[in-house]
Amino acid sequence: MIIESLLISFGAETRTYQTGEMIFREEELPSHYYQIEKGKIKLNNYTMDGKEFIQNIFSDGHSFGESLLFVDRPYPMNAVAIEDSVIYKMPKQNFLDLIKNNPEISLSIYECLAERMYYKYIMLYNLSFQNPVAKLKLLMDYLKSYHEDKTPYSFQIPLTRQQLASLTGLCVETVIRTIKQMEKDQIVKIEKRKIYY
DNA sequence: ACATTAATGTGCA
DNA sequence: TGCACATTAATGT
Repeated sequence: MIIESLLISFGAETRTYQTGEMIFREEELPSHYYQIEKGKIKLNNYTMDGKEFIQNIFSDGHSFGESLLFVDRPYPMNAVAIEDSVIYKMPKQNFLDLIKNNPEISLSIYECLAERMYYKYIMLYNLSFQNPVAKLKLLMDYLKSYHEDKTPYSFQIPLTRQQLASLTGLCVETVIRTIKQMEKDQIVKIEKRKIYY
């Protein structure tokens, strides 16, 4: 979200992470601003019985965990690379200086945070009440909202069924069965195991 | 090409 | 649902 040259002039450095590598973990104190140059990361938690819950998944150009830089609290989740990724890392203080001196950047951070909250509101409501079809549909609607082409089946869901399950709190089998049902109902199309919506 | 692992599918309690 | 197990795709050697 912040342009590269600005990041660098404010002391950001790039670092590569391999698939599966942790960028930060629960309980740690936030010390940096992170922005993805290339790759994909997820924010997750594990329930006491070991089940994963994915808060969100981010890819190229997105920042993550920046809201925690404004509060003096430890991270409530882990950040894990799910692809080999290159990530800009800028010390917290530099980040704060940067937004203090740049109203433009500051505004874009607000927008970004607002966007995240929007997603959270939708998902929270969604997760607590809806049936599996509604949950998956809402999640896919959200994902597709970033896709220019709005025609049916034009958007390939960039997530595995496993990940869909972890994002919605459903179990994999349910996701698999539900997606199949949705295909019958013409809501999605499946080709070579890929989901088109 | 073959072995291994992750992801997907299916049947059944 | 959740578990066990079959099938298929992806990845490593």
